[in-house]
Amino acid sequence: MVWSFDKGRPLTPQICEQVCLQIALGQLRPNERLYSVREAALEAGVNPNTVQHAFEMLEGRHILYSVRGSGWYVAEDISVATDTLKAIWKEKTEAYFTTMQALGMTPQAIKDYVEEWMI
Amino acid sequence: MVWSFDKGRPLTPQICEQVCLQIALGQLRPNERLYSVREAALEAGVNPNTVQHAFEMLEGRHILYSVRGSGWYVAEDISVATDTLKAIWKEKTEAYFTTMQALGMTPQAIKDYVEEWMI
DNA sequence: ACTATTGTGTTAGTGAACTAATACGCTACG
DNA sequence: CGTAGCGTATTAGTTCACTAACACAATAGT
Repeated sequence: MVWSFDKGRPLTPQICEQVCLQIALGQLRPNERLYSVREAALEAGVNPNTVQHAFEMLEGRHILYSVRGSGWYVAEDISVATDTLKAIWKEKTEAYFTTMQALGMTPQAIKDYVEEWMI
Repeated sequence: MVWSFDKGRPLTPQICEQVCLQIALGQLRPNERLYSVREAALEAGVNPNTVQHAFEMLEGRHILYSVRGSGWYVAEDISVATDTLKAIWKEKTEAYFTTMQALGMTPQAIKDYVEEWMI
């Protein structure tokens, strides 16, 4: 698994997001074993505790489950992961609109701005 | 001046953004005096030191200037403020696209998503 | 059975952002 | 001149997110 982080944003939610994405893309299948906390931490260049926290969060949402002494696994029902991903899309877009409106743009102006957007 | 803050984001840049916006909107005019650090802090429900830091940042970008014992004033040339505001728009939009792409969306998919956006 | 690897829990430490309280010196104004 | 209000500086304390380093228990593979 390839990790890439947006420096300056908390790592834990980013790990959650990327795991959800991998599941939604079908690159992690139901009941498939993930890398261990230590492996994933090494691979992502992050502290094991941070990975642990992220996985525990995903466990709370029934997206992953853990087996003591064995590892972490993708849940049987992956629809939760895809729903979560969509919810994050919505959340990010809401936040974007809120921010841009606080910066003096109307919703229509934001849409026009995005429409003409090129990186 | 009315303050509104996005809880969970650092206050200092938010103060800078809102001052820039007020200047760009013409609600703060060149060489006009702002509220004092203490007044603004009280009004915004924020620590005076935070306001001080924000104003010093804006001073560094030649958007405000201070007169010891008197107060803070809007710079003569307000084009810096409007340019800064536009740069912030760009920055926020870049960050939005980066985040959404990290969440599995293509640029075109993002545009479509925004186009259909309703709160 | 032994051992390596796993999840799990605890404690401590770091840096950033902000809060809090206080003090100093300058300026404006009656 | 005196004083209130201003910018400015300093020091200390808090919270959050993350890092670091362990220790312990359960499992898997040989």
